[in-house]
Amino acid sequence: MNLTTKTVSNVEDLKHLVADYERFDAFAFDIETHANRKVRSMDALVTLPKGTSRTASARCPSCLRELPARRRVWCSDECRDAAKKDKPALDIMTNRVWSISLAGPGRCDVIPCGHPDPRFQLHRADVFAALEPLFFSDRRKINQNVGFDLLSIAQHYDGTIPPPPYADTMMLVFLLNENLWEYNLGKLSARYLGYVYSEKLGQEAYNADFEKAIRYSIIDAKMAWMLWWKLSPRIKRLGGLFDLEMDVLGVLMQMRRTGAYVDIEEFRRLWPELKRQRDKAEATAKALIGDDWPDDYEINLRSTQKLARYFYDVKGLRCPRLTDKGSRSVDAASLAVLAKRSPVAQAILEYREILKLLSTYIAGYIPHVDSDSRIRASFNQARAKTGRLSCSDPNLQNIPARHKETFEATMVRRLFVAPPGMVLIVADYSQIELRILAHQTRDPKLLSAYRTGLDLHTQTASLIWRTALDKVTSEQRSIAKNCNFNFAFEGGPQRVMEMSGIPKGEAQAVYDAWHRAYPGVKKWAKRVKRFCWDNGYVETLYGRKRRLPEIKSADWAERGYAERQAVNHPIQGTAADIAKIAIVQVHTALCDFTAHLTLQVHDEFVIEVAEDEVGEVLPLVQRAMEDIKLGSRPVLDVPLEVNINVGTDWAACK
DNA sequence: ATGGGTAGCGCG
DNA sequence: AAAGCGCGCTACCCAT
Repeated sequence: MNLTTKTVSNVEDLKHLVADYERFDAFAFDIETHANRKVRSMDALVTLPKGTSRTASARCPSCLRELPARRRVWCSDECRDAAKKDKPALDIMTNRVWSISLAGPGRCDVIPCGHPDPRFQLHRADVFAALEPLFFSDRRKINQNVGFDLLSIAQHYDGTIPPPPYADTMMLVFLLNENLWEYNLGKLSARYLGYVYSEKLGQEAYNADFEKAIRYSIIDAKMAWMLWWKLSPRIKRLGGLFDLEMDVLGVLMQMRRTGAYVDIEEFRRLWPELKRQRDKAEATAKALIGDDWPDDYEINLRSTQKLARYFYDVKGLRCPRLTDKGSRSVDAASLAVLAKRSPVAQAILEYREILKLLSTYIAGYIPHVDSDSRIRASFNQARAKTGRLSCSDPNLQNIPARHKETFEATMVRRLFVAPPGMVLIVADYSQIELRILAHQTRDPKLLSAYRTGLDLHTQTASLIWRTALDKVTSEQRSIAKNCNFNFAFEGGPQRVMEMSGIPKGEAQAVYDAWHRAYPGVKKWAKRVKRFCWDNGYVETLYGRKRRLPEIKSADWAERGYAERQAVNHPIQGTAADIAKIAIVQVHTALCDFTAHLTLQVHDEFVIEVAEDEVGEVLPLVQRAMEDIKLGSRPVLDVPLEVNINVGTDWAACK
């Protein structure tokens, strides 16, 4: 297919172009942007000490953060990359559009509107005004990673995101084949259209000369259109999943524009405080090491290699475990063993805890906080092969939640607060994966536990040790809980032994007892593996496929891995499907209120809501999450249960 | 300087 | 290579 390409450079042509595209019921588009970091940067939040000029002080030019001692130009690789690409964290709130491309049946057009070239170009504002009837219509808007472009466009329409229907070519391809290594447009074009082109210019198109920049900026719209033209007929194979994903996309765009509100003052206060604690922990460890450290290499508590040499060569301790690649492990589990003989190991453990908190969650998050005290992370739809969302820049799905012995690790969660006049709602599914397991396996005792509202972990304990339900100790329940989460997904006795600290023989007995109690689980796992071997894939209740060709591998290790993935996918993937349906329903339920979804952590939703509306919103959210249908019937044969809490910060909603 | 691999670790 | 699965980020280390 050859598309006629035109460059629009006057108002008259633009009018005609819009009139032409109004005849189509779908069109592809792509925008080119360059960064305008000033607006987003921490500038507004950083108060420089009096008398220090910005150029004179050692600050990262990207985020204006004070430079760590060892860094010379940028504070982190991220900032270095950001500066180089001129695309700092692909910021949807401040990017400047310099070119808009459109593509439809038989044609594609490019509208330059802000490339630095001196020749005449239309004004951005005029272009967006002219295009409004296209973007704000029921025409399908097609693009690769369409959410990013729609969000960048929203700036020019008072923050209003263009309405559905949408079509994301990346998402479509991901549903059709989740095993490709990369999903950028260059790879997809080569694979599905046989069209190979260089994407190299992408980063510097803005700075390239005009003709080159224009030629480049039309490619993406053109390729997206052709991919859609080629692949959209396959949507009907996907059983509604593509439509679901596009609904989810609408929610994710809203979430990203809203962002998660944080207490930036507390972040900035905690930063030096944790640095002091880290330095103290480091000094403690180094004091314990004393003269034991050989002279021939520098001491570095963060170096796994050097720690291994210290513990296993210098101190001659026995190495508890090797890493995947065969080096001597010094991970937390190993250090816990070493700690019985060496106080240094304990000191390293404590140092690591504080360092993790500091570097990942405090220092790591601060550059991501926008000037309105919100973090706008990216929730990604086309990453996790089970269909889960993932989160990046920064990842807000792995913030510490569990209590540590040494100190309060939930402190970061406490910094995610309700904005003034609002409160947070945190709603999470109770044991959703085990409920799906019950449904899938049809195991009688799993089903009955959930149907009668019995505590599953307690029931498991009573079945394993043959005791009455009311005689189960909290320790037994805790071990039983570990069993439920491990054995359900092909876990062996080894792991539970480690986690619960029970001897090997007993762990084996527990393993056997568990599978005697729930015989449906092993039988089901066997069926799933067999299905996967016969068909080359497994799928969720909603038909989300996971292709696993390695299931037939002759290599037992590789095959074993595929088998565990096969058993896991129908569980984790169905939970992901349910969460995606739920997030759309919750979002719909919230639209009449001053309320926004801000975070999703797999089975947990965080919502901010006006104080005076919380009473009304709570039951709606709960219903939206519990009432999940497959066709016209409830998706599971056991009830879905949602815990829901209200508070002023995330940690308080427990 | 920059990029890739490895180890480790946070979450569900 | 690998005996729960699924992610993303930080730091180190070594090669270019």
